[in-house]
Amino acid sequence: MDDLDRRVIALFAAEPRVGVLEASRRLGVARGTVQARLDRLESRGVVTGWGPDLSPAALGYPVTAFLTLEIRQGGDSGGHEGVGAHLAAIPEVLEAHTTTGAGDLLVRVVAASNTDLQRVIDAVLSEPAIVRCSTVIALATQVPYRVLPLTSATGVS
Amino acid sequence: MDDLDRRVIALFAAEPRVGVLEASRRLGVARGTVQARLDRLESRGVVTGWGPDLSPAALGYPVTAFLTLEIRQGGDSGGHEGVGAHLAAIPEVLEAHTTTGAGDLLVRVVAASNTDLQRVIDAVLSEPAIVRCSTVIALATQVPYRVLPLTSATGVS
DNA sequence: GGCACGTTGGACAATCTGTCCACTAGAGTC
DNA sequence: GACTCTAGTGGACAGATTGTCCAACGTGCC
Repeated sequence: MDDLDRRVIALFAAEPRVGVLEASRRLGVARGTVQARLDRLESRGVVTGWGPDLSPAALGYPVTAFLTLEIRQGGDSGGHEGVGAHLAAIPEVLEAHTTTGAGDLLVRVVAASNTDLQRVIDAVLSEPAIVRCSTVIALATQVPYRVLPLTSATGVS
Repeated sequence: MDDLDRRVIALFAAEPRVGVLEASRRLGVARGTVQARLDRLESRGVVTGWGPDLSPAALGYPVTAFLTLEIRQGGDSGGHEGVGAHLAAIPEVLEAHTTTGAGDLLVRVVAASNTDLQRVIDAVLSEPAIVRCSTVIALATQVPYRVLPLTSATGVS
């Protein structure tokens, strides 16, 4: 993760369409070097994919909310894993993490509207192991999701 | 957003490396059709980018936490906008949204370790308009971030 | 010195892209 | 029914890019 790696990532993040050849011209290095760097970044797991980024809003789900779930303790019926599988089966669940604090789960969901959000929450709560659920709706995005600045902050070998 | 659009997205999500020509072969349609669909999906904003997906963990930031910030009411010094700019300037802040509930802000941060997390939180709290901050650390990921299932759930014209 | 590793500059065939074209099929309108 | 529009098809073309070799050079390390 030297400076060239950072510039490679920054370039492809800014203009994903550029090919390896064009990138090598922009960066002033040989084409093979850019290819080798990309291969290494992928094999290291720094770059996990090149898939299309999809906008939930453009797909008809403009409402984002975060649910904090409380799971029944000392569960018999699966506990966290069962709940995880249940959440994964709901398309509107975009993300879910277990967190510190009373065995909780933080879940990001989207919905077509505030009304539709109720339907999504009901779907989440259909799992009996969920004891409690508190919801906050995201109103405005102050900082859109990004990782790029981290590359410049260094911190890796 | 018909079935072909869904299949195009699913294919490129599964194998970003395939070119338009190869995709047209896989999908059984003409190359021009795939190109036209992709162009339309991008112009509609459904596909927002093709950039490399970066793993914070592989970059040396394996710890993820969510901060809930409380902002001073009726602020003089900028209020939400000022805090947003402050957060955007911190590389470890990956995401920030204003939410319902007492004028709060939900912030996703990463850190090199639990110890390092303290440094990040201190950086966030250096903004005087922040009154209170509660932190939850993400322990395990039950559902990794995804949007793809939404395309099959339909809901858009 | 000898070795591994990364980079360079070059080469090659095979492939893909961008961009035209003419033609067809279906939907909506008059 | 006739007309127009949009979308898709199949084909073509030159130009650019990719994947994959190669030999050579510098740097750091044993």
